[in-house]
Amino acid sequence: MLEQLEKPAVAPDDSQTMSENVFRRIQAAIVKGEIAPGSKISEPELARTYGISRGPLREAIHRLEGQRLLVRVPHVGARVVSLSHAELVELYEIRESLEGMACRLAAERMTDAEIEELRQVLHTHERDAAFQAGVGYYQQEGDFDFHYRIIQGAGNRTLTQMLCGELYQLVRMYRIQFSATPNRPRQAFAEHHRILDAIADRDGELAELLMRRHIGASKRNIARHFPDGAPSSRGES
Amino acid sequence: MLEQLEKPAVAPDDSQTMSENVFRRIQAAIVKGEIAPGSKISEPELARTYGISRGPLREAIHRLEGQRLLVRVPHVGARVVSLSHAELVELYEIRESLEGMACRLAAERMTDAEIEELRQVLHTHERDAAFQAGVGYYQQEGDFDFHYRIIQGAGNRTLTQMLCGELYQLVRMYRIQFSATPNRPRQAFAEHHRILDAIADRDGELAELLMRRHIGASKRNIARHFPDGAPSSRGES
DNA sequence: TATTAGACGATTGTCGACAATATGCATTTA
DNA sequence: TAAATGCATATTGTCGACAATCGTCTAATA
Repeated sequence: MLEQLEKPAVAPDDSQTMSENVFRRIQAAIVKGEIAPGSKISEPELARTYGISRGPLREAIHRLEGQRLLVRVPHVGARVVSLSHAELVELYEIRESLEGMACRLAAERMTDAEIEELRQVLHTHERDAAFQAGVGYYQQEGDFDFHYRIIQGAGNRTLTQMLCGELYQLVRMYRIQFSATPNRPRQAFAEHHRILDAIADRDGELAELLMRRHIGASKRNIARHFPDGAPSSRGES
Repeated sequence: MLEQLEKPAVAPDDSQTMSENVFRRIQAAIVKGEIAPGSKISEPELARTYGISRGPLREAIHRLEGQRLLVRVPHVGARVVSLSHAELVELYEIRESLEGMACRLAAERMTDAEIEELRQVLHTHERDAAFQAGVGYYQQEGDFDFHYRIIQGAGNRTLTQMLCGELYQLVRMYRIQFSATPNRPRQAFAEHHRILDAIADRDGELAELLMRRHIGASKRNIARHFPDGAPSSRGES
């Protein structure tokens, strides 16, 4: 199920503490799907895998729990979160609200230079062959970069923390795992362009509306990945 | 500033694990202001205070960090968060967006019975002498209960987790510490009534608008508590 | 006198081991 | 045969101790 778990091509040991380091590595592993959603986390196994003691590992687990990437039950253990279709829709509805607001603020507060940079980001995506071909997760990164810059442009640090810190990992997890849906990338690209135009026009109201529709379209798109019975995240007896 | 610190009238040792227990106790202590905002957290001291080892304590600290109640710096320690005026305003803007959405959903999805219960909550507040007198933090609890039930009524579990789990503690912390502003409670009560009426009319659009205005009014109200230079939460050199 | 270098103390980060609890299996009994 | 009970194993929760890092104070020097 998990093929290449150790990929030390790039050493992410930048952090000055084991706990922080393993926190990011596990986070990345979960987001990338290397640890399957719903699977149980074994402390001794992970400790051996990352070559650390259980102490820092447990601290990392608790932080992951705070980010909603893990669900923990006392004396039983932690499992990777597995959102049901309904919960994922809920998440996107929250994004509609929050990123819509961010987009409105960005239209009001971004500098002309920042808007120009945003346009460059879009042009880069346009030129990107992989993106044009509709290859999924590369677009996901780029798509994020677009959203990310708008959120930054809103100038609301708290909002940035929430959107780029907590919720982002969850959203990214499912974005990566669902990866490509044939026509969606091109459509999303067009929507991005319209959003950018609204921001450039300093039309906050329109920018918010377009962003909400954009995320709403993504929300409807994810339904394709829940063909049959939706898996429940908790409450199995 | 902190008068009664140990109030073991009710033993909150309900949780089956030390870490969980101390997590909630520290959380409560921070929210109630018993641990001053911006003050440094000493692991040995807290471990002695709560009579546990540093292991579970550190796990609790990491969870608190995930909830934004603590800010940690590697090899230096953790401090209780201290929001600047700007950050607090940002927080309220996020609440405007999120609780506005919750209010719209609640107007669409709450059952008639739930609406009736909500009305009872309001009536209870009305009869409460302490509330009528404008005593601050009792109203805060009641106010929360009103908001809490609306959030619940939205039927969005993810939203509930965010609003009642993470952000709630932060909001509550400042609500309690700022406590009363003379005229605000009565005005807030009137606003609550109008919101309830909109929900009862199943007018989601109006309910959302009113909730946004309600929180916006609270937002403007907090400016009174930042008379002079706003303390910054981080980046002191 | 001001500034920098060094050492001291304290706090944080990490580890290995022990105790408490849950899961699974074998056994016993209705 | 099926259900309930008890035990064995493994995992989680907790603890005390050691190592690494940071802040501060002292002192020496330009």
